[in-house]
Amino acid sequence: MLRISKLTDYGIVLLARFAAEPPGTTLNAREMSEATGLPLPVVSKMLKTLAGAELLRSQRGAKGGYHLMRAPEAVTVAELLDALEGGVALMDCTAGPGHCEQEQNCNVREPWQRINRAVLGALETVTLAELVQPNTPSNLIDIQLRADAPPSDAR
Amino acid sequence: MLRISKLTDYGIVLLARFAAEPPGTTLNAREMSEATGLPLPVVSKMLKTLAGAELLRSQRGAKGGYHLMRAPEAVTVAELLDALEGGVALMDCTAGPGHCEQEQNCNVREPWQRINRAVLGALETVTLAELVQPNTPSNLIDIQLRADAPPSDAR
DNA sequence: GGATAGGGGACCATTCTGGTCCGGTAAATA
DNA sequence: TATTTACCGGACCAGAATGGTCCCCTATCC
Repeated sequence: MLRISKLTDYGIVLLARFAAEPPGTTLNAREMSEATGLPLPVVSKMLKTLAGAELLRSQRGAKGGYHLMRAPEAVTVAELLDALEGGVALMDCTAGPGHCEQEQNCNVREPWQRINRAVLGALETVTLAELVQPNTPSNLIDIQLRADAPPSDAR
Repeated sequence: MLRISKLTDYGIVLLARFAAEPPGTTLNAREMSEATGLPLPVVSKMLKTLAGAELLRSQRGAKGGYHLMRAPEAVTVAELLDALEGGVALMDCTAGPGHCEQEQNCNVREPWQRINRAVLGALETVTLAELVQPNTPSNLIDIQLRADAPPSDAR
């Protein structure tokens, strides 16, 4: 199905939740659980992951919680998937050399790399901030990408 | 990792193999297995799947085998993934209504649909024929897509 | 010091994935 | 018509991934 995992989905929903708050707002796991309707253990786990990925900053102890480390405008969906899914690679071989034992006699590799870059490019054009905004005209601008001008990091 | 499954990969490799032959060439499972180095049962299974998806036509009996139903230029990668993975949907909710129980109170849905369309668009710009061609200059043309001009079928 | 809240794991049930196998049927050939 | 070739349909299975829970530890606030 070419789908991202549920956990990743949850992580993004959580981040979007933070992005919808005033900058710097601190929220704890319980509040996030209530806000999203997701089970507390799951929320807790994902917040930990997001903090580990340096997308959220954690604050321990009473009155602790999490808050966004960067402005929502500065976080791309590609980064989110990178942090939550460990990179964006349609096939093993696009994840880098040595991932596929057929690397030599495969003639489909290069086009797939292009496709992968294309998809990655698409994901890099959308920011966390845009995920949060309601449907505005400015939201309907083109998502464009060029396969021959690949993004910075071809994972 | 946002990756496609190994089986899908195999399926595409097999199709690419057919596309590399003169139009109408019939090959059977054993030959495909030898050509690709994949185990015969796996090859057989995937060929069956591809035939079921109307990408290959099967011919039973002695001297039987499979051949491409359409010209490689007329088959997009999006179609391949559709046939092999049952559609391209990054998240459950992008697969259509009723797939997510949070459909109501979710504010991230619409942007995701756009992203999904963008990715789908990228996959639709590449054909099976292009997967087969070696690295030619014409192969490096832009892969462009517009999120506001979604493909025919938003799965 | 007590309460709150994150940190780091282990842990587990279920599903998915990759791969195998087998009996049945269709077609070609002799 | 008998035989051989090759697809058809589906069962089946081991192992990995996924989604989710739980627990003990440490940090911080009051």
